[in-house]
Amino acid sequence: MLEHIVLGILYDQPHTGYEIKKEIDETIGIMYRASFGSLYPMLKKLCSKGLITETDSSDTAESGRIKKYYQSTEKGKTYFHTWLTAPMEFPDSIENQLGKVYFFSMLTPPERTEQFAGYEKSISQFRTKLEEMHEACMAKPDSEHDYYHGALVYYGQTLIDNLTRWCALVKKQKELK
Amino acid sequence: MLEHIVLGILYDQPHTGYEIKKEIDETIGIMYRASFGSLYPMLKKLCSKGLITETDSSDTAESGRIKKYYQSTEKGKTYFHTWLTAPMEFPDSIENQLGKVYFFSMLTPPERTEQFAGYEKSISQFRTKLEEMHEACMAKPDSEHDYYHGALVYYGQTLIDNLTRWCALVKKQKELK
DNA sequence: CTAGCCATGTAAACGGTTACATGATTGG
DNA sequence: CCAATCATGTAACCGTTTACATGGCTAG
Repeated sequence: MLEHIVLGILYDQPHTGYEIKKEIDETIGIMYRASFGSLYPMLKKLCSKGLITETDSSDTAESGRIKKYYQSTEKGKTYFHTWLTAPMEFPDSIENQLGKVYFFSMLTPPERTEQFAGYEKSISQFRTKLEEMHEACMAKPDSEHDYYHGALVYYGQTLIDNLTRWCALVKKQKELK
Repeated sequence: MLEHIVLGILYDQPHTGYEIKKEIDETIGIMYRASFGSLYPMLKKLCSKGLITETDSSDTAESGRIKKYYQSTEKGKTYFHTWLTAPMEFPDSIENQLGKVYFFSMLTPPERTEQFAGYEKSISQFRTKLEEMHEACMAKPDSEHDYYHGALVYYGQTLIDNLTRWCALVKKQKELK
């Protein structure tokens, strides 16, 4: 996840590690929490993979302060776009699924339409699965323990229904309030 | 998480590792997916911590087949109960939060009431936080990118509202359909 | 007899957190 | 001058996944 978020943030503007962290905290932070302990090693890793490049601020003589700017390479952009257009599917976590939506402005309208269509299909398939589970639960509705098991499955259903409604709104770029 | 699930399953009945895996897959599987690669080492770990004990089936001369039954010790039960009554709070993931609810039949009615009360308080606090975020988003509603950022925050709000409704139902042990 | 389930495990890797360590810059 | 924020990093650890490895039991 972090890998893709970083590439997304660096897509058209260079950032320092510190700036990336701040950006994440203030935006997708609801879905994904980053820590310096994972971020800095990730930047090194992406460099060694050739997906981003590092520019030391001392090179550009900006100031005496050591500051490292990272920017995406063409390879990194391609890699990111491949991820962004790849299907969003269950049972991947909602956080991972919606983390992708955060970058949907980087898709062309047709790509976006296709992503939503695939996602909605995947959601409805999962809903069917949950209905089967719910029936299986109802088949033995005796103990208190079974009640709470049923409650979890029921939660899953309400979550899916909520996600479906949300999807329909966002897809049409309607005002959200 | 796995630690607590295992202790919950072993609370009043001995199980083999394989049986525990099956039990998880068929019940809390919606919230937490277990793999043998994490389960078997966890059983060893809980043994060495004195929270569970191992009984080899060959000891009881059941058959030639090697089968290891695990059961919770008193220490393990106390440990589990401590976890179960500990506050459920954000920003812990929904999966972790609701995974606890699966074991709510093991709480006394007053304990359960208190858990729900604390949880509902925690939910409403988080809702307030999201409202602040939503306002901050609305303050700069220009670009497409901001739209999708707002969509994530909005999803958070609908998730919280859905969770609130679910909580109210489950708390009263109403029929869920 | 063989496919599928029962049953136990290990090793390497992954993705991440937490705590630690250092030090420059800026604003009140 | 001091606190907060900017800025970069490392080391130890954690929980987990994936793939591998082995083999017994059972029903068709």
